[in-house]
Amino acid sequence: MVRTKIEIKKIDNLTARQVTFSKRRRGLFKKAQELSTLCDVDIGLIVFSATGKLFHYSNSSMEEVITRHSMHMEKGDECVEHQPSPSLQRESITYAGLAKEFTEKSRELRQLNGEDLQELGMADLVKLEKMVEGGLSRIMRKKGDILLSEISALKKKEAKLMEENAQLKQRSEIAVQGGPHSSESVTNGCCFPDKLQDHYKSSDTSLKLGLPFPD
Amino acid sequence: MVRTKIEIKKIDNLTARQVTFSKRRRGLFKKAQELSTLCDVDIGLIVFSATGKLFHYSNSSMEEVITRHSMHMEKGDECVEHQPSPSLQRESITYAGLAKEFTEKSRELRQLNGEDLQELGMADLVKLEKMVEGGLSRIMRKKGDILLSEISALKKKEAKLMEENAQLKQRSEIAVQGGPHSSESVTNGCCFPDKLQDHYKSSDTSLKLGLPFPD
DNA sequence: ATCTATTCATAATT
DNA sequence: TAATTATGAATAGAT
Repeated sequence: MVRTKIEIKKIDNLTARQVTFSKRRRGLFKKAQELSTLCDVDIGLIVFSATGKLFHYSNSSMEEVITRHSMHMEKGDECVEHQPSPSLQRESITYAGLAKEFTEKSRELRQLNGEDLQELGMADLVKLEKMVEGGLSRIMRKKGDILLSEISALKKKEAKLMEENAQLKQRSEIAVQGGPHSSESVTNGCCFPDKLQDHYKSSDTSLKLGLPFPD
Repeated sequence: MVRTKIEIKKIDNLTARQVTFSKRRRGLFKKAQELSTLCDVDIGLIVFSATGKLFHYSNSSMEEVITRHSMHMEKGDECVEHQPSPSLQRESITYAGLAKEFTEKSRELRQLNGEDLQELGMADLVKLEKMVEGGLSRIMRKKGDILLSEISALKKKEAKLMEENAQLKQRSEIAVQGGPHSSESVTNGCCFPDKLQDHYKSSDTSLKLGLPFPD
């Protein structure tokens, strides 16, 4: 036994190297998993053994992590913890310039509609894609809100009409029963002109939903 | 002091979490670096802090590691140390086939979600774009259809009520006329206010639907 | 793979 | 953020 401190350099003995790889690899993945859990951060860890075997870990989606990484790289952000490259020991900026990029992407979206994708990079295309989804979602939600308020209005109206209906019914009964001396009479028919109904009918057409993307 | 064993779950306290993140992150990167040196293997480690800050390490080229990883993924290679998704047993050829399918399906899903677009050509991206748009449109349309049918039902109900209302009103008038004098005077006024009409008029505007791409 | 002795990492505290 | 230190965890070397 007698564990000794080892020097951090390539282990010469193949077997010893493989054993150490196996042991330390497990430790590394465990640590990665613990970090992602404890601190609620996204981690992507990729390891290729000397024999080309792939080991990887990601608490979320490896693709997502890689995409985010690519985005940061394209932005020209400086990064930290990049030991092999000596000069990159600074902090990367956060998503501070998000609004700016967002505006920029609007332009790219127009390009997309104008079938002008050729000049865009992959990261830009990914972001563009998200924008489209987000935009459509917002439209969908907005439409839903509008229709729901319309429904709400119609329901209120319905309740009102039912109430009036009930009143009229009651009055009618009184009029019939009370006969002669009934001092009340129903209010003409000033309301409910055909116009109103017509309007209703026609309003239907306005419900046609503009679909963003026809089949 | 008295260091205690900690449970591996998200640290509630923000400050403590940040401190732990800082410490463990350093430890993780150190371990990664040691492993790559000791065992002469390629490692790519990407960490995004909760604030979106990027930390990464690669003994060689991160791009190369990512590319190799993507290649493995595309080949449908079995992977190990992939804790978040149920790990696929590399021993089983049957499982390998299933893994390939599973990987392919996952990739498809990710692509529909706008992720993992790195390997796609322009034509593929356009196709994908149309697919995503089409999917969202269909969802939107379905929602719209449901809401429209609800509106339609409400309108029918309303028309019915109005008709009934009108009939009642007529009957009431007949009853009044038919009975011994006592004509108008009429309290009324209560119902069918202009409000209703106003509402209808305004309701039209609420039906304006959002366009797919806002200005 | 399993077992210790030992080094190493790090939680709590300043 | 940076030290300190007591303790838990990882692991080198041996079996």
